[in-house]
Amino acid sequence: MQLSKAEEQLMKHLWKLERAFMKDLLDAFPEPKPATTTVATLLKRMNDKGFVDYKLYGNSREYFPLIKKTDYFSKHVNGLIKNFFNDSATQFASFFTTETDLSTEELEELKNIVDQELKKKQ
Amino acid sequence: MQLSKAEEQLMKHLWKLERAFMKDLLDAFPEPKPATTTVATLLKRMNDKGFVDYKLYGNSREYFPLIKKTDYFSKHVNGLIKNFFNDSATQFASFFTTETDLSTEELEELKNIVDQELKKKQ
DNA sequence: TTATTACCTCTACATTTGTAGAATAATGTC
DNA sequence: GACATTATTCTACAAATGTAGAGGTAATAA
Repeated sequence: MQLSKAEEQLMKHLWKLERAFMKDLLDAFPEPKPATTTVATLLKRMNDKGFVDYKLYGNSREYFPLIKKTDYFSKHVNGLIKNFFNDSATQFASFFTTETDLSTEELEELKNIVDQELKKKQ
Repeated sequence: MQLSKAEEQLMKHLWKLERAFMKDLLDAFPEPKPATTTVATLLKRMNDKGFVDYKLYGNSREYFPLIKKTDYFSKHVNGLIKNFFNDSATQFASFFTTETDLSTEELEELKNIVDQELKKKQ
């Protein structure tokens, strides 16, 4: 199962807050904020889908994500790669590097990251 | 406007074929192929959304994409980056590099790509 | 203790999406 | 010319999505 756009948006806030009550989530939205019931519906659906859970405090809930942002994105990006880049991560990397218009600094940083990874591999 | 999943799938074939008639598109699908009418509906919607156009040949159409795959993905990936990585390409790159489990060869290749880009910048 | 607030569930409803049948039109085939 | 093939549009319909009102309940503030 996948998160829809609106759910992803909400999830984003939840990942940032780590644990949050309804109120906190609403606060996290910029104006115009969605109706409370809208958020409640989304949370319910996300709970059904197995992406969030909550802990009861009195009669209200402290929500928290059941999936890590990195895991969620691994899946997402890997799907992207599989689907459109013939399952070739480098093809994607190449696309990414040349198309996202990285600055020199960013490229240097990326190079460092790659080096770091390479070191780890040995 | 965005392409839906099924539309994206079809678009993928169209990008590969570059220009294609209904028949070619249907052929491109693995079994079980969707009904012709399904593809026709998708094409119509994609045309409405401005992603494909066609040229009439007799009474049938040769479809072609109006948007390049790279452009489509630039938008897609940039949206991803903006939304979940605080608009930081390096943050995304870091995530990508560490989370997609690249092999040593792939990492080397990525490093080369980055070097290539760095050279271009100067 | 009563009014207010916060939050939840239920219900609702318009849109979008996935999928395809029916009807139609043009075209190729015997 | 009659029929099969192919592509198209129209129509349909279920599921998912975006959004939120109504109504109930517990906690809180006055």
